[in-house]
Formats: sequence, structure tokens, C-alpha cells
Amino acid sequence: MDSSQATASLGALAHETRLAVFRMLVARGPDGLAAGVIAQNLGLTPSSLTFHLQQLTQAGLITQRRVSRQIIYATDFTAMNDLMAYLTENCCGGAVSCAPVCQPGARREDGAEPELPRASFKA
Amino acid sequence: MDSSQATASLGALAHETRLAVFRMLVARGPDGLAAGVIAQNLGLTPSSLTFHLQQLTQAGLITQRRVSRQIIYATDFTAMNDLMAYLTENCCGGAVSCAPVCQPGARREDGAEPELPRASFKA
DNA sequence: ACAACATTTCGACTATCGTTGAATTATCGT
DNA sequence: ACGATAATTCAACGATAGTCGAAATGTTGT
Repeated sequence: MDSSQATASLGALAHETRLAVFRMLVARGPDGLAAGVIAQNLGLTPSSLTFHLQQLTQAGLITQRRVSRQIIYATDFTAMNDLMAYLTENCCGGAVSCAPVCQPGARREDGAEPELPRASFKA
Repeated sequence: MDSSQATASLGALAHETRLAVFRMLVARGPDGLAAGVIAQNLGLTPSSLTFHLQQLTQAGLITQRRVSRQIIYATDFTAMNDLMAYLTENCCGGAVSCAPVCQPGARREDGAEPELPRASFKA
């Protein structure tokens, strides 16, 4: 992770709509969500959503894949972890280790699948 | 931490200069650095640095305090940790805990004081 | 092939960001 | 009180971001 990569990622996250999209995808996990579902949940016009999804994609924070008519977006957890590590790197001159790590492979202890929270994602 | 607080913080970090300033302060720890020292290290004009320091301060990521003629800036580690937590909140529907925590109070095992790295902060 | 659906592309407009240089405020030493 | 130093404020300018609506692209089912 270099500084231009980091600023691109941070810039992508530095917007109400994109942050909401990103957090929705983080909560959703590797399965991701179709663009239309995201648009409906956040009440966005198609072209506006596309614009924001492109920002996040170009920053490398999310990935896209086509499934029939729909395009599924999902968090790139490696990129997310790299960004965290970059921000906290060498914290306090190396006094402490602050290495946040998300492991999407892990399942919940109760075995339930990740759900899409509804109320918390209102625009 | 709410979304507008988070976007403000992310927007503040989403700039080459401010990111370099922030990381410099993170590495420095609670002691912080005077504005002039930062300006000299990054080769910035006074007014430009002030502008960026204000962005970071208003976002709540850094604090300022006066010491004689100089104004010392330091990372607000609580704000930093809160931001990390917000980004990774409810990750994968709660499958994993990803809570990055920096504890500035801790000292290095070798007892050395945090130094300001030089080469890694070139603008 | 054709109509319906899902998403992206394009053009135009407004608002905000970031830089620069000159002037201003605050503090120190004498 | 005065000059020097440290940092901020202000005004002006160019560049980029974000929004909207209309049109275009790709995909499915019949």
C-alpha cells in the first residue's frame, strides 16, 4: 500500500453515499449485493449509484462480477485490511501493534448467514 | 461515531499532504509535533499547511495546543480507533470481530522514545 | 427478432477543494 | 516598546467532484 493508493481509497470512502454502500457490502460479506438492490435500499438514482460504485471499484475497495443481468458488488477485504494497516502503521513509533484484520472466510458461531441490516442503512 | 463524522474524518485523510501529516503524527505519538516542524519535513508553505491542519482538526483526528510561540499538533487516538471500528462494524454480518485498537500509553519494549522517521515522509 | 429489464454512459450545470501570495495576530527576547 | 519569529487569515483563481435526465449497452424470455 502506497500513499496514492491510500488516498484513493480514503477519498472513495469520504462520501455519505459511498460510505453507506461500503458498509452495507462489508456487513453483507463476500456474497455481495446487486447494484439494483443497493440502489433500492439507499434510494439512489441509477446513474448516481453507478458513479459511486465506480469510485469504490477504481479505488480497489470493492469488486464487481456479472450474474445474468445483474452486476454483483462485494467488498475486497484484503484492500480494506491493507488500508487499516497503512493508517496505523508505525503507531507511536512502534510502541504498540494495531493490526486490524477481517477474515471473511470465518462463519458466525451460531452458523447463521450474514443478513443485510435494514434500518441502519437509511440514507 | 455517526456517518457524517466518519465522512468528515475520511475526507480529511483523503489527501496526499494530510495523510502524510496524519501518519507522521501517528508515528510520533501523543507528544505531537509543532506546525513548523511538519512544514519543514514536508516542504509546505505556511498557509497551505494551516489549511490542511484545520481540515484534520475540524474532523477531530488531531488536537492542537500552544507551547510558547509554537502550536503543537498530535493525533487523537480515540478518534482514530473509532473510525476504524466504524469502517469494519458488523463485518460479514458479525462473523468476526475486527476491532483495531491503538494504545498510545504503551511504551516500547526496548524503552526507546518514538522517533520521527525521516525518509518515509517525503512529499 | 423483439420487448422488458438492469446497468452504464454522456453532457451540462453548480458547488466545493486546494493553492498562492500578501496581510494579520500572537509570542518571545532585548 | 520594538523587531523577529511562528502561525493563521483573507481574497482570488483554476481544477475537480457530484447531480440530474436522456440516451445507449448488454441480457433475458418469448
